Amino acid sequence: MLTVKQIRHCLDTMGEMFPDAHCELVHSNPFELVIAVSLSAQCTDALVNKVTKDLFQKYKTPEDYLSVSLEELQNDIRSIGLYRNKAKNIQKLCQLLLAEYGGEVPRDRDELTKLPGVGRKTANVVVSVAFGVPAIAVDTHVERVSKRLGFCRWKDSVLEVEKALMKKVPMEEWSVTHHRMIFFGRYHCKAQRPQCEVCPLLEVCREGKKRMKERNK
DNA sequence: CTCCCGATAT
DNA sequence: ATATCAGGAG
Repeated sequence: MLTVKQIRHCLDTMGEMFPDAHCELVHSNPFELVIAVSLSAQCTDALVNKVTKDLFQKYKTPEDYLSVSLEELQNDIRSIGLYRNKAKNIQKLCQLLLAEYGGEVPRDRDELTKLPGVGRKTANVVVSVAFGVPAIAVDTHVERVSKRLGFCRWKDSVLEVEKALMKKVPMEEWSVTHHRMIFFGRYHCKAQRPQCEVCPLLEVCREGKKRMKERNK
């Protein structure tokens, strides 16, 4: 496990590597963000953006998503994968928004979690990106980077990873940290071919040193 | 824990 | 051919 000071060094370095880290899901309001993030489960942002480009032209409001058949909505998002669950969730989510929330996206993390297809990670992204509430959404990248570098334990659940990060990072930096870790994980500390050879954090990274040692024999 | 699932990188 | 992708629900 890294010390708070070592983690500080890691986060600062990530900031230098990716000074413009931001949400890469294209959206123009909280409603579109909820849809985009729920579509992004087990799918790349690039692919989600390709689909939402047409989707957000066709569907502007919750009523719009409910005006078509389930099959039609499935067809509009088919290339995303997991499209049956996602289409069903979107229509149920729109029903709930109209019935319980006046057609508006709730600003509260726990209220968001009540929406179908919206778990803790998605809710954290929405409150953080759309409403400026401090939060650390632990997705596949944040989890992988946290475990490789030693921000948390290898066996930690995603909730435990989130708690560890919230404990060790000042609250004012939660949102920016979350995006820096995503960029670091997506473009540098990648799942399949991590760039340990040119990584400025190799000296503090247990997994990186282990991988380099393994490679040199 | 399993299932959902197409696109892309390796 | 296989692993991975801004996970969530049952």
